[in-house]
Amino acid sequence: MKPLSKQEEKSEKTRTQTLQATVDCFYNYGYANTSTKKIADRAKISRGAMIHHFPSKRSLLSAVVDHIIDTRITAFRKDIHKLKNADARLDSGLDIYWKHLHTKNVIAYHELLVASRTDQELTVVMKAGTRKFEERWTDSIREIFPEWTDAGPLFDLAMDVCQFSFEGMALNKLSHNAAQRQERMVQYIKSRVREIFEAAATGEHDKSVAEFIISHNIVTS
Amino acid sequence: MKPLSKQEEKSEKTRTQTLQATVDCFYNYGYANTSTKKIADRAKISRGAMIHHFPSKRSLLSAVVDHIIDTRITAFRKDIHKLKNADARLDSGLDIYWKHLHTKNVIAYHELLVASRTDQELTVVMKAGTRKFEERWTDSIREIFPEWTDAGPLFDLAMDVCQFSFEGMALNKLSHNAAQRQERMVQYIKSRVREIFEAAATGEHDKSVAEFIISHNIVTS
DNA sequence: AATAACAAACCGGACGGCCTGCTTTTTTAT
DNA sequence: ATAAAAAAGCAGGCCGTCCGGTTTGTTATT
Repeated sequence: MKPLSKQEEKSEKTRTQTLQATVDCFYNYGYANTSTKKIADRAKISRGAMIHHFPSKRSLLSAVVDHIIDTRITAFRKDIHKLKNADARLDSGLDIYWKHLHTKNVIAYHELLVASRTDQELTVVMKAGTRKFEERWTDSIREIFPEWTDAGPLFDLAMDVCQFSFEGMALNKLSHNAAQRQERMVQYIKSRVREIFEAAATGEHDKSVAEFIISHNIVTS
Repeated sequence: MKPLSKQEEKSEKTRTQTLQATVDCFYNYGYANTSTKKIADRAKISRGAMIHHFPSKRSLLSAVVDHIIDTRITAFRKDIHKLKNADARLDSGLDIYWKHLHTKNVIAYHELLVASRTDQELTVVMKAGTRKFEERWTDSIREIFPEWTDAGPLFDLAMDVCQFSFEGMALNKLSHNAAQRQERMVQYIKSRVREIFEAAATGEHDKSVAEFIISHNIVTS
């Protein structure tokens, strides 16, 4: 498919080295403490070589966002595809997602996400990248859980429940070490997601999500 | 109580100005793009004055963490105390919490939290501050919802559910604009929290949280 | 007079961008 | 087929800017 020339081979290698070194730096030093020199040192290339491939820091950032998105979705797909037709797919799937939130890649992505809040150009790149990731992410999930394909808006709700909760938990781990509470929360989320899909399976997806929520309400006052 | 001398008055003013300017800078420029010069400019003081009060950047950061924690808890208490004996306290309380997550203060706090991941000294300061905040935060909530005082571990679970979900949502807003999905999620969380406290009220708090979760499970396979 | 509050010049170092020159590979002309 | 030319890949120094910190000097309060 690809008869790479010597030049292209070399070029591709340094490029990948640089991108991976950038991810490593974000993970190890954080966004604020990552300089182009540190990246070049870690990639074991000269700054000249780096500038040759990425003329500005901006262009490197854009490229690294794409790189992270790609490797993230690849890693997730790889892990989740093991679950095809497996028992307890839902619990295992949520465990996998939770585990992925602690990888270098996702943490580097998080650093970029926070930095993008006050960086217009980066915002654009991150939004596009995130959209791309989520599309492929939900596609992967639908592959493994074909029975959810027609869950309609309840599918979105279930995705939101696990995504928001887990990401919030990951964030809180930075200032908190309450392992048993986290474990309990994971169990709780698993139950809730199961509940939602159970409702969808029994035909409640014909109702709107709002009706689903209300129908599960217990009015207190 | 305080017969402040002119010196002390002036000193206190510059100090507060500096801290507020720091929060503003974190909010407007982000942690990575905030320098001591920018802070001094925004506070409309000289760098010399700033150094007089905060000899190093570290000491300023420590002070600003305390400042943020204090103003955050004060603002939250003020808002939530309006709910005393009010109708729909739970829904309103969650709305208030959600709203607070979008204030300057909390966003600046978030910038510091992320920065602290790769900064040992800052980690120490942030962990201490967070512990302090959460203690006072839960105290406030128990004041407004005295009936939850004996909810035991279910109280913790309810706190985690709303905290993690909302913070995860706030994080995702950086790369996403799905207003209706967020709104739906807020409704969903309100229902779940209500459900948990309802369970606690009917005596289920005698069971362990694990049992509560399982008892609400719908086994699918 | 002593001290607190403040102002500003200054310093070494790190940053990102730019430029020059060298080596290797690929293309072009003959 | 081969030599010349072009281009790609790369190394490293230079420069202006900004950073955080130090020092020295001035004003206001006690």
